Parts: sequence; structure tokens; C-alpha cells
Amino acid sequence: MEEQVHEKKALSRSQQRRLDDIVQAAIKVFDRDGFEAARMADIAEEAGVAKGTLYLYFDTKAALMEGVIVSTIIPALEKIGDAAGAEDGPAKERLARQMRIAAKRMASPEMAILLRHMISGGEQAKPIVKFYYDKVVQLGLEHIQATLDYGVKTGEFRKEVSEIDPLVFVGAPVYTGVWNILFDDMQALDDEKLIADYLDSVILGLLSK
Amino acid sequence: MEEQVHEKKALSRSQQRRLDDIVQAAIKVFDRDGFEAARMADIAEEAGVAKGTLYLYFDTKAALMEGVIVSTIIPALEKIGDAAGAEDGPAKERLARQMRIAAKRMASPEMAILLRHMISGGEQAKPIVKFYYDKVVQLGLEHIQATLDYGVKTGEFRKEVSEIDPLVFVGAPVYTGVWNILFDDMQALDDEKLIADYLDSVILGLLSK
DNA sequence: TATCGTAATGACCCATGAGTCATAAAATGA
DNA sequence: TCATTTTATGACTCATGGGTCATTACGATA
Repeated sequence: MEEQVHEKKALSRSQQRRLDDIVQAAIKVFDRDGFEAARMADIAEEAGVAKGTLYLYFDTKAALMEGVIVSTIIPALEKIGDAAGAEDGPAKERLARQMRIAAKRMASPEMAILLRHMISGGEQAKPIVKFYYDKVVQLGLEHIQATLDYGVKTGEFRKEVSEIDPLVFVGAPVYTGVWNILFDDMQALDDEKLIADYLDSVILGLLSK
Repeated sequence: MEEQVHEKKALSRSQQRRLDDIVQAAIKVFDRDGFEAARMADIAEEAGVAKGTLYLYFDTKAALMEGVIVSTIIPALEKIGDAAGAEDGPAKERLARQMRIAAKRMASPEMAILLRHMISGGEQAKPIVKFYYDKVVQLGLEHIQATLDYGVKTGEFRKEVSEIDPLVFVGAPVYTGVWNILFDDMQALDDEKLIADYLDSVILGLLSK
């Protein structure tokens, strides 16, 4: 991930505000139109700024996209890491908590932007995909694996559970994200119920007895 | 879904062959570059044909995309419907079979094209999304629901299982599709094992005893 | 209020690639 | 074989939108 605001270390108050405006506008337009179809002119208008001004803050459209991701999504992801890592309660509840957090995240508009960009942006999205894989996917899977192992160790889960691919447990959260992008207009998803049902059916299969 | 080959009823042998070449070339290029980045000139070259020739068979780039989807994906989906509908064996195995078929489908390159297009193409992809929702998602969910009900009726599944949102069971298949698009370079997915693990953990949670 | 440096503007430039069409090649058939 | 219709070609047109930069507005300082 590169820096995208040239070499400026410090921005004045008003500059910071403008940058925020631009990022907010970009989120709105990227979310509405997708990266390719989004026009810089629209983002500028949405931000109440001239097109040229965008280029004072971001060198290219791709850099603006990265800026959006870095400034809104990465911090959110870090929070997830913290929350999921909390080590208390029975394994069953840890797993449930992790999945709920993941699902909630996947359903956010910021994540929709990220997902859409990673999926549709070919070569140029590669660095972001790599970053996401290393920093989010890997970490998330480790968290889940740890919970599974923990549950087995305490005897709460049957011992074969350690061998289960932790990817199994990200299916539902990812699905909620994709569903929201594709079909939300047609049939809004009840995230809560979906995850509850999921946990209901999955966790019973994990228990020892 | 519109027809895309003007009003031609019958194509000559050689025309049919050319059309197949074009569709094959389009699949290859759309898969490699995604819809937006794919250039008609590249598709023409790949098909061994001049650019203008493409427009004898398809009016626009979007129509070509639809042509690809209609001619390769829809038939495949129908086959799924047939296979999943077969009504024999215990509910447990019907469910397993349905999920395996779905997962295999989601992992195909044709589905990758469709997924990418639906996710990244804004307004213009709407009709296809709608079509997919009506003809595939709905139908698939009905099949799964039927299997769940069947399992409950025979006493194989505990009775609350009827209340589970069938979406729960498409999480893993969808996830395999998305994973293949995003992370296949980094870590190839073992579809078989993933689904097996998934079934292993989920189905135990469904059983009566 | 005059000067100077910095930020903002938007008309402009230009590469790109979808789509066209006059021309050429191929097929048809008398 | 020649006339006629059908199919293929690729150089060309043209709309689009990312990115630029000469000009203007602003704000701070003396």
C-alpha cells in the first residue's frame, strides 16, 4: 500500500476537511457506480470541488481508490482483529462472536466497495488483493483456527474439529457480503437471522456429545 | 434476456462455427481481463476474425457478454437443476449432492465470468442479475428447502431444521466461487475437501439424534 | 494595500476503444 | 464464367473521461 497524498506530512485544518470531503464523496460514488464507471468529475461535484482539486490530493483515480480503502476500511479491519481476539467465554461463543463480527463487516458499504474492486479490477487491483489476503484473510483464519483448537482442547468440541478447514466458517459471512452487492434490491438479507441459523446448524455439529 | 443474433433464425454451418469461435474467444478474454477491460479488438484477434465481424453477430459488447452467458452458462445451470432435483436416497445425501454440484459449478471459469460481471457491472448488469436471481437463486433455494423439509418429514433431521434459512447452505459454494476469483493465484482451494468439511460439520448439526 | 506564495479552478488535451461503413472477398446460382 | 447477393474487413469516426496546466482566487505578511 503506497502513500497517496504526495509527500505532505501535515495538512492544514481546511485541507484535512477537504480531503475528508473528497474521500466521503468517493465512497458514495464508488459505491453507487463501481470503480470503472465512477467518473472523477462526479466525485468532484459530489465533494463540492473542481476536478483539478482531486489531483492535488490524489495522483490518479486508482490512488483515490486506495485512499478510500486505506482511510476507512483498514482501520475498521483492525478493530475486528481486536474484537475477535478477545479470549474469554466458551469456544462456542467465541466462534459465534467471531462470525457475527465478520458478517457485520462484510455487510458494510465500505466492504462492498472493497469486494467489488477486488473482484472486478484486474491487474491493477492485485496489490490490494494481496494485501487483503495477507492481512485479513490469513489473520481471520488463524483466529478461527485458534478457536477451534481451543474448543477441542477444553473438550467442548469433538476432536476431529481441529482438522476442519477454517474456511468453512467464513462461507456465510462472505456470502452475506456478496448477497448485499447483488440482490439487496430484490430481497434484503436478514444478516442476524442468517448467522444465527448458521451457527445453530454448524455448532451443533461441532459439539462433543 | 434478449436474443443477440439479430433476427436470424438459421445460421449456415460456417456461420455457426464462426459464432462459436467468437463466443469461445470472448470467454477467454472476459475471463482474463474482466468485462470492462476486455477489448473487442482482442476478442476479434483471439477469434481469428476482424473487429467488424463481431458486430455481424452481436450488436454491442454487452450483447456479446449476454451471448456468452446465455450460450454457455444457462445450459449448465439447467443441468444442475436436473441433477439436484433427483429424488432418491436419504435427505443427508441429497443435501450433500446438491451442495457438491453447486460448489463445482461455482468454481468453473464460466461462473467466474458471470459473478465478476454481476458484481462489477453497474446498471447494465441489472437484467442479468435479475435473471440469475429468478432462475437460479430462487430455484436453488427451493431445492434445498425441499430437501430440508423432506429430511424432517422422514425424521432424519430434527424438526427445527425446516425453519433454517436455506441460504445457510449456499454460503460455502458461493465462497468457493469468490475465492477462486480472488485468491486462486495465492492459494488454490481444495473444493472437494472444503465441501466435505462443510458437510461434515453442518450435517451433524441437522440430525435428529 | 501591495506583494508573494500557495491552493483551486475548469477549459483543454489526448489516449482509448466502441462502433461504423465504404470497400473487398467469397459464396451463390444461372 | 459472370452477375448478384451475402459476408468479411479494417481504417476511420467520435464520444468519453482521465489527467494537465495556465490562469485566477485566496490568505498571510509587511
